[in-house]
Amino acid sequence: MKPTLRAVAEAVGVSRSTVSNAYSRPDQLSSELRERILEAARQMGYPGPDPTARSLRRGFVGAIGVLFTSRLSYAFTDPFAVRFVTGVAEAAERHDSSLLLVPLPPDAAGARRAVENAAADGFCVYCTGGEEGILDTIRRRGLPFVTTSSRPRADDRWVGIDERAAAHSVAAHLVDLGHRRVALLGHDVLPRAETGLLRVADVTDVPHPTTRERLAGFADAFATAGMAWSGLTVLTAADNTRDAGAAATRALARMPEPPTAVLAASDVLALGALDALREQGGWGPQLSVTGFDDIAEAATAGLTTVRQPAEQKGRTAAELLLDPPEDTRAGQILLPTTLVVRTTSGPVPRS
Amino acid sequence: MKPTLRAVAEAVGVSRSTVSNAYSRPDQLSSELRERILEAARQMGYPGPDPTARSLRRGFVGAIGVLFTSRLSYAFTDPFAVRFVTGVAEAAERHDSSLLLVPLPPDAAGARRAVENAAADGFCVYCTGGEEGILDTIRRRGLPFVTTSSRPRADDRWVGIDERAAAHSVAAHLVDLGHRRVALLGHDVLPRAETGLLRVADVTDVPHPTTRERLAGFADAFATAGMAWSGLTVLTAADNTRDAGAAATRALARMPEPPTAVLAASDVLALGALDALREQGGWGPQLSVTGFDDIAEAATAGLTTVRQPAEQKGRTAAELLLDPPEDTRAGQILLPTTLVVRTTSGPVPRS
DNA sequence: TTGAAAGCGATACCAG
DNA sequence: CTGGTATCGCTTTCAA
Repeated sequence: MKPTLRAVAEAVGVSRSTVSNAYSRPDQLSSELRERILEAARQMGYPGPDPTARSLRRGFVGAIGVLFTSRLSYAFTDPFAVRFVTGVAEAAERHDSSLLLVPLPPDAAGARRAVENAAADGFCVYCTGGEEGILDTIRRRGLPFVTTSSRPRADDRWVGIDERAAAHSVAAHLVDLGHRRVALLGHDVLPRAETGLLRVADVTDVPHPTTRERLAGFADAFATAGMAWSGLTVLTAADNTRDAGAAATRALARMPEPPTAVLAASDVLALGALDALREQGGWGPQLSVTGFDDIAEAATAGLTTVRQPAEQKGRTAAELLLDPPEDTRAGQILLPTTLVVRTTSGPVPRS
Repeated sequence: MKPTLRAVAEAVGVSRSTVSNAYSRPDQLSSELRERILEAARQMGYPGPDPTARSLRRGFVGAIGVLFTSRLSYAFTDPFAVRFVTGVAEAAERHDSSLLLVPLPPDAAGARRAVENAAADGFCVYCTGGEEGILDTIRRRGLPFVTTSSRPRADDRWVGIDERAAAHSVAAHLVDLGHRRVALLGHDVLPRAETGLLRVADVTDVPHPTTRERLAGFADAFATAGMAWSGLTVLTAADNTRDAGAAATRALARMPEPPTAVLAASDVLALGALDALREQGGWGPQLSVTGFDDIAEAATAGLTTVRQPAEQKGRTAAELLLDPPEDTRAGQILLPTTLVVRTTSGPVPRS
């Protein structure tokens, strides 16, 4: 049996409060007494106040939760997620807060339980489909949160980018280069995970909100250019991984009139597309490929993409959580994005 | 004021135990009563049992802690660390456990406090210098842990690789290729972070245990080959980052008789070395560079390196923690490593 | 099935 | 500066 604070108090012959003070408020007792208490504690093997008990009493935990809608092992597959967490961690450390990583099971009930059971003082909600239910659960707990979802309520704290405009910018880049037959590559395009090829008209109710926004942004650009929907194809990747991107892209090989460009909803998918093209031989130079996020590997691969500030997004989210601005209206922060043109995009080849 | 379990009990007109059971032991009451309780709770906005209070009472938290000796934002700079955490996460999810990421401040007292305050049921200790003090703190708390340090006590749970032998294997590879003038590149080679060049004789008491083991392994290989110490140079990087690796490597340019190979203690450093060489022009092909870990970018860069199973290391650590083997002796698990020869290592150029 | 009572281990207020 | 007292919010025998 581990000794408790009480045991220490009895051993030294002082009250529990005094022992507690020795740990948490050194200024409340003589340093001599404090030393005597600490020494006795050491002797007895008392490890200091129990974190859980202390949290209960104090009413706060000292940790912020980061909510993921997927298994962590999957989330970390995307360097963008890692950088986001890194940013959160940075801010959390500055506030002496630890990080509780909470993966949410896919079923609503499980997700609710996970949120209800998470010992945290607040949450950063990363990239969530089916978000509303989760936010409600957090609200019920009366805890603060910051979301990165694409559709915050007016009074929610939020940090994000203009997904649609950003997506628009890459797509417009391709249009300017002359591309007219284009494939959109995204994951969670359909309610069920699937790999393959769709006509754009068949795509409605994209479940993943970010994918939805990005696809919409792509489509906007084509609409603006007065291009026919029929020039668009949608490739659906089973998930947001390089392999899935490659798998989905292979479907292009079977098309009679293949597109001249692949617009991916993330860099991870775009790199996969590049893999698939490379593997199919000479196809590469004829085809433009663009990504989204600008992860480190994008630079190496020469991928044209949209940059969004990953660490900053995480950092800002955590800061918004840990010291909220006075003014509520300052609680929604829009981060800038940049189109980064590299070598994977170019003019349409003459045929 | 959030409603409590007690308030729900009063509202429904049952005892607190019954409400508690409605949440945690559905089989202890009629499903009809249970429904009534849950419904009332919903009405009142009761978010379910408070996680902290529950933890205190039950005596466990439902989270495992991962201890880092550095800021998380720095740790995540190394893809190897990310993959390790991913592995831990995988196992944790299977056991319905969340992950508490705990960065340890550099000072011993701060580190102790961080460990004492972490609300976790046990710890995976990732890559730690000054480890012993930390392990002692965990022991005092009476919590289980798994370490990945290089020198476990006989009765500690441990997962790792034979650092020294693995390092030996790459070094031997270079020796076989004919290299005799070699630079060892590591971080935390000196007690203070520093960038630069040392003679190998000056290197004693390397503070970072992993770096120490790896350098020792490198040295072994040269000793075995009967090579003189004097052929060895040590490059010290300020930290384990690509940039620091590059910076340290630039020191080579000033050497009258530069080495023919750079043996790095991690892939991150090795990639930095490659950067530096590339930047100095034609140097590349003349010089062999090797890494350690086999992160994803190593493959892309064609880096010769030693592969260790990153995710598996994390997964195994968490499993060892979450369901410990009956037999204590099964608590120490040695993972295999492989020498992966790619294109950055080759025979010594004739001069 | 249900409920009463006894904590889990600590902190904070307030009087001395 | 020190100590008594009342919680924090829930779980868990154990008896009814």
